[in-house]
Amino acid sequence: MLSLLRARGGRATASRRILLEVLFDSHDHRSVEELAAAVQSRAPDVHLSTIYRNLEELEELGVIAHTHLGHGPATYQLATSAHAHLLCERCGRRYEAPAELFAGLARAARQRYGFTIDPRHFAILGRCAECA
Amino acid sequence: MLSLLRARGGRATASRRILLEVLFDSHDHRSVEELAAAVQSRAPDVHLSTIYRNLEELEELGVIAHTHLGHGPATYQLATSAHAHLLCERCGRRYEAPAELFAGLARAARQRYGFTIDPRHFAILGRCAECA
DNA sequence: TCTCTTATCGAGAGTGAGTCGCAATTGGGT
DNA sequence: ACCCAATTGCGACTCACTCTCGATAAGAGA
Repeated sequence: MLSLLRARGGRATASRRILLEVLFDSHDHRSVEELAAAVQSRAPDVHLSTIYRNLEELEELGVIAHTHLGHGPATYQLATSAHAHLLCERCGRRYEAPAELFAGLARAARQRYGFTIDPRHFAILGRCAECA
Repeated sequence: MLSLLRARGGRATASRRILLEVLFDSHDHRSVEELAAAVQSRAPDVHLSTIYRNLEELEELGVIAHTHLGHGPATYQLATSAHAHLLCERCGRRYEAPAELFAGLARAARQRYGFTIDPRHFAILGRCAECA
């Protein structure tokens, strides 16, 4: 993965290695603030703006992806573990929604508008059973 | 609608009347910036923070609703004309999606998680035919 | 290993979209 | 007309980024 970076003229710097390691260790989404804390516990001088830039770079590379869960800040994860979400707008409860839930919508959107949905980028808001 | 406000202990102030008139005149979503410009063309002293507070108040009343179209700022419209959107994340093209497109997802989410979706609050991102 | 080009970095200022605290104003029930 | 809580204007503030800039350091080539 680091050589993928190099192949594009990029460089495998310490802050990128650590960021990638942190992302591999996180088996859930992490906000930038959380990622920064984890990276900085190992290399205190890594600046927040570097984390943002590296996340952007790695995302362009297709290695990671970000998701918006409601109104909060973006969350990042490995591209391989990206998935859709249902998020309760009252209590914040979150469900990970498998792609097949969106099969009907995906088909209808394609037929009617030629539109290909990516349900993983923004969560679907609504109410959970308790809050409904 | 103003008496609905009063019934709740609220007041029908000039800025609220004008804001509502602007919203009734807009037959599309409007960003806060646009709404502010329209309101201020009629009453220049209305402050942005007042617009924000009034939008919040009217939304609590159920009269208006806001929607997030991708990464941009929120957009507001009358609650009666709220609907779901498909938004191309490359070119920004927007489709208004009728509720029946979401019927399958709504049913599946309810059955599997007891979750009631509100597909109008956040747009569904993806790629339009041209950008796919 | 040394050099050199330039990608990347840390630091800090800047931006967009709201949100908050406060004193002055005003709607509207009485 | 009176009164007082709701509302307003204003500015300061927060949050989540984003940009600029001079310094640093990867890593390709010698």
